[in-house]
Amino acid sequence: MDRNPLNNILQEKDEKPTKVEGEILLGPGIIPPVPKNSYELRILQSIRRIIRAVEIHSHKLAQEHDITGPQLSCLLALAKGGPLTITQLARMVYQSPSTIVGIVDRLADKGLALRERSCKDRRLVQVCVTEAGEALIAATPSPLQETLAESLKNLPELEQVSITLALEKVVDMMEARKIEAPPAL
Amino acid sequence: MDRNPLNNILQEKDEKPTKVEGEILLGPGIIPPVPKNSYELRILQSIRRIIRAVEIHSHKLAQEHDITGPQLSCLLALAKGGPLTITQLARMVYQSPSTIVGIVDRLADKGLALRERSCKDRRLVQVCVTEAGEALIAATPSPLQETLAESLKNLPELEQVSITLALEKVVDMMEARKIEAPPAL
DNA sequence: TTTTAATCATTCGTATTCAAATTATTTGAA
DNA sequence: TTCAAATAATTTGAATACGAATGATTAAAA
Repeated sequence: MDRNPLNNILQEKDEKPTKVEGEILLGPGIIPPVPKNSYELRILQSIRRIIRAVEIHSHKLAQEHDITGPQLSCLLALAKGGPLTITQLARMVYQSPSTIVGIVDRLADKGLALRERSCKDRRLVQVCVTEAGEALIAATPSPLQETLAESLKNLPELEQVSITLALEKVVDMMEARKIEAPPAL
Repeated sequence: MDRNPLNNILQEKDEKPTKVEGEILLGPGIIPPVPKNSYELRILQSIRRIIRAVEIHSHKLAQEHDITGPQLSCLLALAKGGPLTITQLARMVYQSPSTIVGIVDRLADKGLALRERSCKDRRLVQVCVTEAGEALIAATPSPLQETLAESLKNLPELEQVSITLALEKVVDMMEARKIEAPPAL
């Protein structure tokens, strides 16, 4: 009804009117009450749907290429950044070291990566890609959905910039430290 | 000292120059010499960081309020949408039914939700919130980071709109149907 | 030198998440 | 009516993901 004219900024042809403010089509006959003035909820829902899309794509990768999204991301980081320690790799792909241990385990099991204790500092473990790993990289699509990659390329650059900056703005806001919230003295 | 795990990621600039792999480790506000189509990479990274932020927030919720993000999302959907079946709930929160089963299990274990077999159709399970569940909702913050919610409110509406639409555009592109995939007739 | 602190990888426990297979129930067609 | 197909919830199995705790190793302080 009272459509915000701003909604037309980025929208091209929308065949299904599912993005009208105040109602979001969730499934057959399910229309949750969404406060009109709240972009918060729409953003939260979009984030959830993005996460789900990433996970589904990872499962598909696993079926078709015998490697999951996180494993592929790590492999690519290793291929690009040379041998890396567990902690370095964790920072590269924005995950915790304890997560990386499991991923490197599976990568090593498949012969795609290699663990090596550092001689200089025996606490460190250097991980690198094997030839089989390089081969797999060459034969496997990006960890990003192809549909997204392609759709993105077909957008005018102005819109690519807009999306990129918007996402990075969200990241900034989410990662912003809360300096206050002092534990009650 | 500093207990925020995200800080480990953010403050790694002064450790060392992180030689070759400078492209991947973008700090906030740092715009690298941009190669041809690097929007893709930046978007992928932003998505990964958003996912991580959501998960870290969920763990924090678990520690402070004895409920995780997904559990809270389901509880809110139930409180808002009345009794729901597993499948309906799954659609509301954009997750698969098999995931919801586990979440409802834990919600029921804690006495926050209630399962009930439908009389009309005994395949269906109606899930609803208990009084304890309502009480917890009243005492618990949003599943969305407060930092994001607050930062968002302080942005000019034009930018809120821009972010909302950009995210929904990404969702559209990621969920875009593969038109083919003809089910063999 | 000896002790203490810091760092690194790892293990542990819990939760989430998906697809695929399974079970119970309902619906539709022969 | 009977049986096959469809639908709903669940179970299963594998992978991810986090923080906290552990053990090994190095660095710093005493």
